[in-house]
Amino acid sequence: MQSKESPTALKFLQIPEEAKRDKILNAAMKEFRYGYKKASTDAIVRDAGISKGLLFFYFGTKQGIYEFLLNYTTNLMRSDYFEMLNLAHRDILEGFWQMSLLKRDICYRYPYIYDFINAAIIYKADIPATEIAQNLLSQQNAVLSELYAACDTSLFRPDIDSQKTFNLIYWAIDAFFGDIDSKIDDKWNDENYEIFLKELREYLDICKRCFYKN
Amino acid sequence: MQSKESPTALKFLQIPEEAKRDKILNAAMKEFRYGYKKASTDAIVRDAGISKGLLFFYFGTKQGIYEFLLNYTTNLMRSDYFEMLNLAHRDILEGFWQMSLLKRDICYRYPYIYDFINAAIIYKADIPATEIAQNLLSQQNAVLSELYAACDTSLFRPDIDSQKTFNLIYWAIDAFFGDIDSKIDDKWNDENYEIFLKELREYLDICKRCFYKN
Amino acid sequence: MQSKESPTALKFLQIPEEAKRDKILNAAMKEFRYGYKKASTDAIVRDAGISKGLLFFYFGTKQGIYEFLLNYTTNLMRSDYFEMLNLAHRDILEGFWQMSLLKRDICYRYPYIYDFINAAIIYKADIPATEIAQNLLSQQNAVLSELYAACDTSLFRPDIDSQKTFNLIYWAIDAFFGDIDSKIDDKWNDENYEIFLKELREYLDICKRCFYKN
Amino acid sequence: MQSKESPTALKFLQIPEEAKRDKILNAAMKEFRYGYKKASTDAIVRDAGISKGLLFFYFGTKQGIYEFLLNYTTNLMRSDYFEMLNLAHRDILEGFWQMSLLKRDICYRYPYIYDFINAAIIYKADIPATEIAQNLLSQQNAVLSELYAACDTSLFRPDIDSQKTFNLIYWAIDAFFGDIDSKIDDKWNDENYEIFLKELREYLDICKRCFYKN
DNA sequence: TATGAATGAGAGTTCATTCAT
DNA sequence: TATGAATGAACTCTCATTCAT
Repeated sequence: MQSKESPTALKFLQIPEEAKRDKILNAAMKEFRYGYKKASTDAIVRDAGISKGLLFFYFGTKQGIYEFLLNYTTNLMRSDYFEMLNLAHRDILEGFWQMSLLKRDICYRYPYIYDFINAAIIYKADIPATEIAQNLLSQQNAVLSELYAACDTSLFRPDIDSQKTFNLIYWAIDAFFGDIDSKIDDKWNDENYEIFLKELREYLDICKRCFYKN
Repeated sequence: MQSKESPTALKFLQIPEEAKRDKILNAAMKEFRYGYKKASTDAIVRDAGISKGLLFFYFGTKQGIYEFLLNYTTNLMRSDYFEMLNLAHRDILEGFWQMSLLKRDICYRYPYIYDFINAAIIYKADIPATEIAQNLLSQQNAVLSELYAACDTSLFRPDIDSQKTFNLIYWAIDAFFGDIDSKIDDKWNDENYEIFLKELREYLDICKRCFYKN
Repeated sequence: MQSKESPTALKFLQIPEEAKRDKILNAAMKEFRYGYKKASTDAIVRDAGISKGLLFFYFGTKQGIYEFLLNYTTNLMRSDYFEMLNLAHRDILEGFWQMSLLKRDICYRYPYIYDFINAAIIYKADIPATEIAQNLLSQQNAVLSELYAACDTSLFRPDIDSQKTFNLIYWAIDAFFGDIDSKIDDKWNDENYEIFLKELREYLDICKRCFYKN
Repeated sequence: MQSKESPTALKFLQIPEEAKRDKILNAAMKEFRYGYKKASTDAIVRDAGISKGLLFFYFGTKQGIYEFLLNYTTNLMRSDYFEMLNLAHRDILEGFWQMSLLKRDICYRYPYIYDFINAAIIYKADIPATEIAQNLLSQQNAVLSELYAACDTSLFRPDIDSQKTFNLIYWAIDAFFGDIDSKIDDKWNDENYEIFLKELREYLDICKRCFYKN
């Protein structure tokens, strides 16, 4: 009982209007943001304003929707986000700052993308497409490794382990993002974002002051 | 023949054998560890070795089981964990260290308790009992506030915001715990724990060196 | 996505009341008598007087119901029908006569069993459990071979091929049975059966007169 | 813009190219060869190389396709097959022989026509257009009556009932045809046909020897 | 207390049919 | 004519919940 539709969801990609595609993607991300099982295909079609049949015409199965979303967001993060960072400042704190600015653009287009991706990583046992989710996680780890390799660790204080320090910074920033995110009921917007950036700058300053030389 | 949903699960608490109670609790935590919707009552009764009818005799509804578990673990954390910390060192880094030692004891008795609690916090929208989950979160926030109030912030460097520094430390430690947890397939055991404690000590040392005076 | 319930439908066989089991079996045979796809599980539960859930509790899937029915009827035919013929007269015409009497008993208990089995053989492309249907067909062929081996072909006229003659008789009898069956709207009953037997006797007489010596 | 269900499928008959009409007819017969419910309109359009919309433009509904096919094949059988027999030998065995030769020509043009017609007769309860299926059956019965009326029963042995003998022969021949048909996986071809005719001749010989005078 | 067969609303999925192009 | 994306009613199947025993 394999999925009949190709995992590339050809029919969906052939939709000419980008707005319609994004409406469906956003509806799906919103619904899958709390895991696979909880998500209702009824809710997706209601939110996307399409019929039940059409959703399955595009993606074949509920799992097909999920797998497509996983691949789509993974690729999006890689192309629109991580790859933009290749040129990043070797100062990791500046790197994180740049990342946060890029996040804003993605969140405007896909307001639930971070909830969705986090759910895919955290709720891993609830996900049917284990290897895809695994891949997502390993890509994310690979990006972290790349970031670490690219960053100039000579900026750190010499008396502390640089890998561990890098981890501490990443975890703190990530948790801060999650903390803000959990306080936002529905979606990111301009106002949310300004608050986030302002506070983030303060946290980065503390890090600079404490973890960097001088 | 009282009201169906007794959030206190009186009948359950009247079970004389603690071993039987714990077997049911562990089966339920294990099953709810990936969220509410995903959990199957069939799996719980299979794991707990009791009948379907008996489970519902004790807790009334699936939601009843979940709510009870949420209250039970919250209270347990408060009594066996946070309250032990009230007497804790005012040095917050030592406080986190003590917390980690206490965790071990709880994990031995309820190996899935952290998975369960984390799921309850992270997957909050998947929880039917919104107010309880909210309560859990606010209790956790309250504990953090208490911790902050209790800790001696004069140990911190004077040139950084102490609340934010506290947050940074907490987030980093918490993310480190989650990172370790995600690498463990099934349960915590002795070996896992030793590795965790050793690395934790190293991270705490970095924090001390960077965030504390001198 | 294998069938979860064992193909032996253990739960169903554990029903203590034979009447209830037969009611379900008859409802299922009636519904599957025109092929697999056409059959509606709704119609089965309506006819059997049980709930939707219970049917799937017993058999797991629609295919599970069908496979069980195929096995059940195959075994029934073998034990209650073909095996009774092992002692049969070596005169094949008397053998067919005995078979027809035995059919009566089975048809009383399971009025749609012949429609069901014929459908399983004829509509073979509509059946999901190909190997079981194939097995049914090969069992039926095996029984025909046994019948042929057991019958005293020296009773036939010496100037005709005995295997082909056997086939001619079998086909004619079988088509006659089908012809009668198609004229009966709903079920076999006493009256139908008497008419059938009377006419069958006449056809067998013609065969005896024409195909046998003398 | 006339009534949706035109049982005459006027639009279809107006297609100028016979090849295109036959391609659609063959695709439909192939798909309906295992009954009405099982048939997929998607498979028909795929096989016929036309669009979904066009198929429904021609026939209105799935039932419309089926009814047209039923009428079309019935008329075809009557004009190209049974009517050719009106002039047939009064020797019924020769008549059946001639019939078999005519079948070949029809099967070449419409390889699935026998499967389709047999399905229509056997699966009669699966057919939505009851009256048409009934009509098909009664037409077939009428033809059989005509055949019987036309045949010279004085060729039969005087000590057997001539109607019943006629039936026996017809049933046997028909079952033999079905037996061969079931052994053919896909379509009739030259080779199949030669084997069929050779064996048929042998069966007809046995009938002649046994049922005819002398 | 304890059981597990029985229920039925709701979920994911299919497919004949329509209609804007 | 011809297309195929779009629809929604109907289907199979699930599972929290009940209740006779």
